[in-house]
Amino acid sequence: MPIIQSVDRALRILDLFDEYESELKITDISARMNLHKSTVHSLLKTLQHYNYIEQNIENGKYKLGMKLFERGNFVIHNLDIRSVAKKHLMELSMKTGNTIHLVILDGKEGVYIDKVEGSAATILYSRIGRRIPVHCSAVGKALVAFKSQEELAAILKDYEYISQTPKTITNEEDFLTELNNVRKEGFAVDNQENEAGVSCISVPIRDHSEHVIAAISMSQPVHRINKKAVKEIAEMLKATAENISRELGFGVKASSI
Amino acid sequence: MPIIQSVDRALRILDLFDEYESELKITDISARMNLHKSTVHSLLKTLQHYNYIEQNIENGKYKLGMKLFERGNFVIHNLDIRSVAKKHLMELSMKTGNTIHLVILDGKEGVYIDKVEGSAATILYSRIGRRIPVHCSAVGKALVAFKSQEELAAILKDYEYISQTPKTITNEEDFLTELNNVRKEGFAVDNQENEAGVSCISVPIRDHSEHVIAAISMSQPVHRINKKAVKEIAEMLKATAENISRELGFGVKASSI
DNA sequence: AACGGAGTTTGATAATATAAAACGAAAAGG
DNA sequence: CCTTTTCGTTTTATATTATCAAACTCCGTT
Repeated sequence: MPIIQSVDRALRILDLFDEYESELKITDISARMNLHKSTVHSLLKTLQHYNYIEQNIENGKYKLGMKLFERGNFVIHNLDIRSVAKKHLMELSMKTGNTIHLVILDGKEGVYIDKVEGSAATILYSRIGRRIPVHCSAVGKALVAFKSQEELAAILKDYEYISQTPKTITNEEDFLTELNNVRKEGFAVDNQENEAGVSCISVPIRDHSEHVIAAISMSQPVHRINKKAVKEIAEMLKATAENISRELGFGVKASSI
Repeated sequence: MPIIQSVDRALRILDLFDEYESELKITDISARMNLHKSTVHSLLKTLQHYNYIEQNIENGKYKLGMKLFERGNFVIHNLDIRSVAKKHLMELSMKTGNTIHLVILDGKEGVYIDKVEGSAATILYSRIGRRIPVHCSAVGKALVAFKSQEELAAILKDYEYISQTPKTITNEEDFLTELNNVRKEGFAVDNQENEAGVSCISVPIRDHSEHVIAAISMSQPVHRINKKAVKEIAEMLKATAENISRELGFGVKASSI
């Protein structure tokens, strides 16, 4: 049995704070743990030494310390989207035979940070590192649609709606209407707005802060697309995005209260 | 000496992950800790049992676990606004002689959760627990102005712009324009829109997630208010709000990287 | 096939975590 | 106002258990 008792006990003590009260007396802890208060005292002092525990100087009670918050931020910070997303994207690509892209927003453009090639031959030219405007791509729309008014305003200030195909959206009013629709539907579509003959569907990925931090997309030759297909693809993308988001901390809440 | 060695060692191991690499091999850890790898193994397994550590199944390396993030959220969640804000509000009240309010958003209304009476007699009726509409109060405007489009839309859906005074804003268009102005200026004003003869200035408080979670306000009889006074009050409120926000974790980042 | 490097398991012994009792201080209660 | 209880802390002895070393397994490499 490789479990070390004193460490185990220390960690169980930390658990107590969100199972019961956020501030606990030594006496309560020792009762709950079936340990002598002197033992609990030593454990608490050790935890306190590393700021996992703080003592309320007014009433002597103990509570969880700020170190946990710092450490928690560190964990989240080091969860990188690309490696977390990889296996999910591969799964989706295997299932559908299509190429899946992973894109983040950098300034006013999307940047492809990963792609998983499907078995079906793709007509789409894509390359990791390639940049793509937000106004004429599904991923771009998905990336900006859920921004706050302030952030969106900053992105659209002096934005140049360069026309890529006859279908490209070329003014702010139409683009804002389009983004409204993305918010309503939960997914974005590019209907030959970037490349003639290619349609693309994208959904956002969110992290622990609930902000959209990336988008995934699936591209199709336009002749293979119809209303039903769009809906199906969007659902699959949503499911995949949800799994990735969850693994990135989306929806993870404090364990109680 | 109340420090328990094995717990101390376990916690020092956790520290290693943000001092060096975010993924470490047992061998590296044992070298860094001057402990046998079998000892480290036991410690890691104990930490892993509580999800403080996760093992990368691909390469056997260990990294910090999600429990730290959950626990960190819990810590932040339990930092309650009211007690953190108290001393700052008292300071500001002492300095200005005015009554300061602390308000949070609950559904479509603000709720007064604390007030600090100033020495100057207040004409304003207020009470902790009292609710106030968002469309006719400075605090209400400050609370909703920085919401995302989605959240704001949810609040304003079927919103009733009940008129409290002749100056009350009574339609969505004007209210949205007003919120734009709040975002631009960084503070909100209520110019006799809720109570005749009373003007109120408010600024938002943000927490670690950078979301607005509360607002503080100062009320004045309208005859004591002019452009210069508004600016001065807004600056003082902003400074106070900034201090409270910081203490609530706003701007606190992961301990390294 | 043998080697080196990884993580894991086992078992003996020496280190140390635990509990009991005593202490001091503060709150509760008559 | 003094007593009593209740709290956190300190001390010390003994028995638990954390530690180390060695052996083991499972890779990938030579």
